[in-house]
Amino acid sequence: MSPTPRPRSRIQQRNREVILDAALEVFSLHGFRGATLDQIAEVAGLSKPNLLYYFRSKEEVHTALLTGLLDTWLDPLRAMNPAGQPLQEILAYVRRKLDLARDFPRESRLFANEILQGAPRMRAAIEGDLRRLVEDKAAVLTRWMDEGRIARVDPVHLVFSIWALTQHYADFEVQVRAVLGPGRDPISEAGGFLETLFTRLLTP
Amino acid sequence: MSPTPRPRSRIQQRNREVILDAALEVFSLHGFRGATLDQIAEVAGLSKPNLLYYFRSKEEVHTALLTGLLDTWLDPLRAMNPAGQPLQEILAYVRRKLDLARDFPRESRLFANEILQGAPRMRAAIEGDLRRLVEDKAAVLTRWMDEGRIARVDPVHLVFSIWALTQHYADFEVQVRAVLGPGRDPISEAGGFLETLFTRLLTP
DNA sequence: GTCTATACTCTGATAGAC
DNA sequence: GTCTATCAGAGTATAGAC
Repeated sequence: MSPTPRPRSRIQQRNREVILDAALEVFSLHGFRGATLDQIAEVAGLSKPNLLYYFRSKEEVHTALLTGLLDTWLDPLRAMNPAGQPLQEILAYVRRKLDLARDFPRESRLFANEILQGAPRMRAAIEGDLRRLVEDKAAVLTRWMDEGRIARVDPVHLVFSIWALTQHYADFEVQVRAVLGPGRDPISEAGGFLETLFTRLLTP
Repeated sequence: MSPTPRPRSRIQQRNREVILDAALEVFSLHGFRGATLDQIAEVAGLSKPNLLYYFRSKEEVHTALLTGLLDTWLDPLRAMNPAGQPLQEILAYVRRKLDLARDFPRESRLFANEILQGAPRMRAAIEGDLRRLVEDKAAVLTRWMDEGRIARVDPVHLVFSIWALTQHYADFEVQVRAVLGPGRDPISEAGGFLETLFTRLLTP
């Protein structure tokens, strides 16, 4: 499916990583249009022309970041096992999604920026892969509800609620920290809160 | 507190409104840096110099939009009545917040952009007014819990959860619609779902 | 592979005619 | 109040030396 990647030297591999990390930093803060190659090059510690030696254009850097991001983002949902214990599977999904928010907040914000701006570079993936996966898992949830193993709620909105509640801690981190004050661990606290929330919502 | 606004003619008043509406459209989609005066002027149906006749700079347009936005955004929380029925007050708050997401999605996205980018122009307000209001209302929620009138959960994370769940439908509207497909009314459906969610979470 | 220099376009803002 | 013309600076991208 994907084209065989051209072999790259160690230094090429290394520099591409450095650039992508810098680009993630800048794009996630300013969005595609608000980000500049100057900023990315500075964060990466390279000159702008050198950056453009590794990626032909700003667009190409951005695309490289988005490619694969959706997969990473959806993996926790994919991992929800139809054969498992319903409530445990859902709580484990929430836990994994919260781990992503803690470990990859920049990726979360990059994704949020993309959606907020109308998903100009991700629309197809969202209307395709993402939608199909949610429909697939919604069917699993509905079956669990039919079997009386979890309480009945709209399964798609249940998935939305998990996304909203977990990603909020990465995307609105500034606000969360401002309200909670220093010396607290928002995501750790959220873990307990969300476990309570979904347990009470879904216990039959 | 606020300076007396200079008297303005009808046409001035009108054009300022047209510009601010256009700016809301553009800023909410691209963020401050990603938006251009050309775009705003085009949406407003004015020339760029004419736009700059009404606002001295891009920054001033943006500031005019943010000023007052936080107040509008927090009003539903302010309206939560400490003397009311706890669960009804909380559900009414959720309802009002969801109404905002339906009626003012661009304002929601403008706010989301600002926070996502580290709140460079709203930090003070967030660490001041917003934080104090949440602390105030958290105290009310805690009292309700102490009195056994709602179940005990972390009050601040409860507020976060209301923000996350309601704003999600405005900020991630593209994704929500892509998953639900056409011919559905996401926010109307969310109303029922969220009422169930918070009722089950908070019923003692 | 990396740099300096530079071409060219976009963007925010101003001048000045009407 | 509104427009055309224009400027200075920022921004993407390329050329070409090393």
